[in-house]
Amino acid sequence: MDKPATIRDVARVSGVSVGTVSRSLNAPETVRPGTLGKVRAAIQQLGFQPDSRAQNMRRRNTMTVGFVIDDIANPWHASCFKAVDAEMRQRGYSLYLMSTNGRAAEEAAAIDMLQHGRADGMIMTINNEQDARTIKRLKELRVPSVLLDRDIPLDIDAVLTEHATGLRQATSYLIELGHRRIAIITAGSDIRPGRERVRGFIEAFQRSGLPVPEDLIRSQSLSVDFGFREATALLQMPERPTAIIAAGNRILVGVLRAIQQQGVSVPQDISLIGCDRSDVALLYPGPITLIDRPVEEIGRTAAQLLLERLGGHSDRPAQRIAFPTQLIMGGSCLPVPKR
Amino acid sequence: MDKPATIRDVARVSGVSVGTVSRSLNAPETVRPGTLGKVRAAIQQLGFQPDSRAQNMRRRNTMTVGFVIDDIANPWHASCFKAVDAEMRQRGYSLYLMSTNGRAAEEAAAIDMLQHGRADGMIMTINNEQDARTIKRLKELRVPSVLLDRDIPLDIDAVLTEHATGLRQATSYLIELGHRRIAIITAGSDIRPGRERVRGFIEAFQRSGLPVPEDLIRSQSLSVDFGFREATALLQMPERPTAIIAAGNRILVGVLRAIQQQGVSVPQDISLIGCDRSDVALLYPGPITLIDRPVEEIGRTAAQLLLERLGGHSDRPAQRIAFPTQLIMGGSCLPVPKR
DNA sequence: AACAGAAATAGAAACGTTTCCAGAATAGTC
DNA sequence: GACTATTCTGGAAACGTTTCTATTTCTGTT
Repeated sequence: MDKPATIRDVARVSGVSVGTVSRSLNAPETVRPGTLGKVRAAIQQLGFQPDSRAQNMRRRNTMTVGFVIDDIANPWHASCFKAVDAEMRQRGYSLYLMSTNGRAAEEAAAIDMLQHGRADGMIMTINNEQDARTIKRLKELRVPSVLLDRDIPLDIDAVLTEHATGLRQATSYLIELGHRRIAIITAGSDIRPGRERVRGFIEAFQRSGLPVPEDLIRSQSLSVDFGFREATALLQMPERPTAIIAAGNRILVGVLRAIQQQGVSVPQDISLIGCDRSDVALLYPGPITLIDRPVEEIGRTAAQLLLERLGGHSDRPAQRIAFPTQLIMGGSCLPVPKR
Repeated sequence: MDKPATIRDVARVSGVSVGTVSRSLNAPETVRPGTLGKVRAAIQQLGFQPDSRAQNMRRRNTMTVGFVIDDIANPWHASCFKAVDAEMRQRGYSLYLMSTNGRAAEEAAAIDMLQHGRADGMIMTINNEQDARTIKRLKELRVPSVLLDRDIPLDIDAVLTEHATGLRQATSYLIELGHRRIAIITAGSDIRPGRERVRGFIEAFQRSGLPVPEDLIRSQSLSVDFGFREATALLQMPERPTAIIAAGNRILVGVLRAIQQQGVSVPQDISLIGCDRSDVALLYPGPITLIDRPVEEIGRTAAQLLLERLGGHSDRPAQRIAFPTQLIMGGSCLPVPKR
C-alpha cells in the first residue's frame, strides 16, 4: 500500500511501456513530447523516484567514491575531504568517509569494503606504505584510485606535496636566524612525508655546511601523542634545542600541549614552526609560522584524477602530481640571542 | 576474461545450485559440511566476492547511513562523526558524509539523495528548523533518522544538549566574578541551540535579580564570520563588555580572530568562555574556560537510536534524549577589578 | 495514395543476488 | 528394510532498472 512506486507502475498509469519510461528519464530527447508529458504526469502523480539500488545493479556502478583516511578530526583531512566532495558532488558522486584510526586492519577492511560494487573508486591516505596487507589490497584493486601524499611503487595515481623543499626552506630560515640546535618531529620513514621532510631538513644543514643535529631528528609518527612525547623529551634535554619544527599538523598539537605543560613560552623560550594552516596554528598568539600547502587544490586535483578514470579514460599511465609548499611567516620564531 | 566471478560461476565449479552457494554464504549452518567445503573451495579458487549492488537490490537495503552536517571542518562534527562511525561500523554499516556548507539547497539535495535506496537511514544536523523545504523533506522521509541537536515538531528521534543549563551555569559563574557587561554570541532562534543558549543566559541574570544586558545578545549564526564580526563590534563599543561567551565552537574561532586583530589580551582585558572541547580552546594559552558536552556519548546515542530502528523495531514513538553540559575551568576568566 | 526512411515505442532479456517451494537425500524408528 | 520425520538441495521467481531488438508509427516525397 505504502510501497514506493516502480517504473512499472508509471508505465501502467501512463499507458506506455517500461522501456519508454526509462528513456523518458534518461534520454528525454528520444521520446515524443506527447508521450513525455503523459509519463511525467504519471511520475508526478505517483511520486515516483527511481530506486538507486536497482540502477546501481543494472548500470554496474554506484556513483559513490570512498575517502579513506586515518582520522577525520585532523583538520587538514577535513579540508581535503571538503574539496574532494565539492568537486565530486558536482559530477553526481557521493562520498563514503572511512576513518581508519590508523589501524592497518581497519584500513584493509575499508579497502575491501569499497570493492565489489560498493564504490566506483577511492581516494586515500594509507598509514604505512610498507604494510604488506595494504599493498596486496592495492595491487588487486578493481576500482580506480588516487593516493594522497603517499608513494607506492604501483601503477596508481598520486597527489603529493613537495615536503623536502618545504622543510629545507623552513630549516634554512631557522639557520639564518642563528639556530643550530633545531629539532624536527615528524612521521616515520614508512611514509613519504616522513622521508621527504627529514631529507629536506638534512639538506638545509648540508647546504649551509653545518653538522646535522642527528640527536634532534624524531621521525616516527604523525600523531598528537608522538608530538607530545618527543617535545616533552626535547624540552627536558640538558642542551635543549632552540627551535622545533613540528612537521605534521597533529604533531603541532602535541608539541603545543607539551609546551603548555612545561610552561615554556613561544617564541621567547623556543622558536616553533608548524605544518598546515589550521585554526590552532593561526590563532595561537603569534601566530605560528607555518609550512603550508594548498589543500583545496590538492583535494580538487585528486578528485579530477579520479574523475578522469571514472569517465572511462582509464588507459593512461598513472600520474604523480606534486604541489609546492609555502612558508607563512607568523611570530613564533626569534633570532637566537648572541652570547 | 577479467570479469569478476558470480555466484553462478561458483555454483558451476562446485557442482551445486546457486541457491546452495547463497546459503553457504549467508547461513552456512544450513548446509552440509561436505557441500560447504566444495563451495568454499570454489569460492577460494575463483576469488569470488558477492556483488553488493546485487545484494542491495535484492535485500532492499544498503547497509549505509547518511551523516548530514553543514561542515566537517567543524571539529565537533568530526568527533561526532567518529563516534557514530565506530558504533555503526561494528554493526556493518558504512557512512556517507554530506557536508552541506550550510546551504538549504544542498541540504535538501542531500536528504533527497539519501532517499530512494541510497541509504538505509540518516543522522543529521539541519541548518534551519523552520526552512519549509527541509521540513517537507523530513516529513516525507522514507528512512529512519535521528536529529542531532535540532528540535522539530515531527515524529523523529533526536539527541540534544542541555544548552540552557550550560549557559545559565556559565553566565552565573561570570556574574559571580563580578561581571555585569557580559556578551553572548550564538546561533539564531531558528535552531534549538540558539534559542536555548539565549534562554539560559537570560535566566542567569534573572535569577541574580540583575538586568539582562539586551544590547550584548548577538544571536544569529554559528559561523566563524559571525563570531568575528560580532566580537569586533563588541570590542569597539564605548562601554565594552568585560566578558564574552562564544556559544558555539566556530564562533569561538571568530572571536579569537577578532581578539587577535584588536590586540586585546585574554583574560587581562576581557574574560572569555567558549563552547565544546577543541584543540583551539584547549591549547590557547590559559586555556579557555569551556561549556563542554559529551560528544562521543552523543554520537554513540544517535547511532544506537538509529540502529534500533534499522533493526526493525520502528514501532516505538520518537525519543528525545538530552545530555548535560559541563563547565570546564580554564584560565580565560578573571574577576572584574573593583573600582 | 503509396512508399521509403527515420523516429519512436513495446517487449523481453539481462544484471547477480536472495528466497521460496517442491522434491531429494538422509537419519531415525520400528 | 520400510516407513516417517527431518534435513538439505535444486530450480525458478523475484527485486527494479536499463538496454537491445523488432515492430510500429510518423514524416516527407513522389
